[in-house]
Amino acid sequence: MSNKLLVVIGGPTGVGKTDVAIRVARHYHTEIISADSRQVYKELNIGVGRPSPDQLAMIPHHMIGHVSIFEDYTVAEYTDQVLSLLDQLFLKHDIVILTGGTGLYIKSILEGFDDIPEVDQDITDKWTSFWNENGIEAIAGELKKRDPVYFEKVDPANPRRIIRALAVCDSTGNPFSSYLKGEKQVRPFTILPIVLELPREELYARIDQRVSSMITQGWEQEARNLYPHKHLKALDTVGYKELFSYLDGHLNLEEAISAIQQSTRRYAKRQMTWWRNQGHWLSFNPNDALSIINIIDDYFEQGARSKGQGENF
RNA sequence: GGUACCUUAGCUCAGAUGGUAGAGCAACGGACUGAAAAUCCGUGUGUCCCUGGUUCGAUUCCUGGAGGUACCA
Repeated sequence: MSNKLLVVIGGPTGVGKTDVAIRVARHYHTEIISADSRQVYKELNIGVGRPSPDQLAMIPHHMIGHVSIFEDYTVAEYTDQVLSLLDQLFLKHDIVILTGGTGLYIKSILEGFDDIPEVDQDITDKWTSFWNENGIEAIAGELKKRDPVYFEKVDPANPRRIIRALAVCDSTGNPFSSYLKGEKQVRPFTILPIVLELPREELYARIDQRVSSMITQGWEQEARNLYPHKHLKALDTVGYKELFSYLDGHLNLEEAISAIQQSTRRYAKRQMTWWRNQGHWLSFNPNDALSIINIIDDYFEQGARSKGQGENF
């Protein structure tokens, strides 16, 4: 029986996850794992809201800047890396913090995904070109032939989903749907899922302010350095896209900043939609880190004995 | 000051020779099992500037205001 606890701190961009995570981590002398699909890249810094050097020096952080934008990084790799990292960290700590805004990455740690064989990039590329040349109906038609079950479920207008399914079908010879068992993995630790929330108006004001301050910190220069690689998947990212458009001369700086603020607000809205429909997450105001600490203390004082491993709050 | 044109959704605008109105963007809601800061789907939110008049009925036509734009002084 394990009483190890993974405290997950999620929430939309700009809500204040970093500060709360650090506050909690300091209190328990533990470490932080980032769950952010863009902070993983070493070339991305200001625009992805990476914690400051001071913050990184204060608390050990993981899964930040450990891959390059020139590699293709996937949620599968992330999951494997974090799960083995957790094994290590739980040898030293009773509590570890996972924080970030990428819902899919967090879900992969909490529940896992079905085991699907790896697909060669060439096969994905092949179907991507097929889509570019023949359109969405053509790939949807192919999917209907190869995997009618998944075809019924999938959004018929979403090329990303369809291409992935086709690539798996093609690569394995089996329908994509045959791999989708939907079984949740049981983890050898307890999970405390927390989502930070703010009134929308307040969150949006913070986002606008944060974008301006990123510009002040030199984000434009960072984007300039990355500009030659603007077609990489990792740079298909809120903010960088708008700055590239500015560097292309399609926008002036002021317009680019407004566009970034708008895209960031929309991104935050998608994140809020995601969390709203996850269920069972405890909601806190980011100014209320103390209440989070109280809940964790309660867990260690009395909850641990009454909860089995893998159970959630 | 004069003349012409304009005023309709948060913004830019369309429209009905009179039956209370619709596009794009924004906004809002949602989906999503290896690109998830990606990708995709859905929803019109309205004193049609104000005021009288004509009319069964006015956002539409007419009077008079107000505001805006352009040109002339």
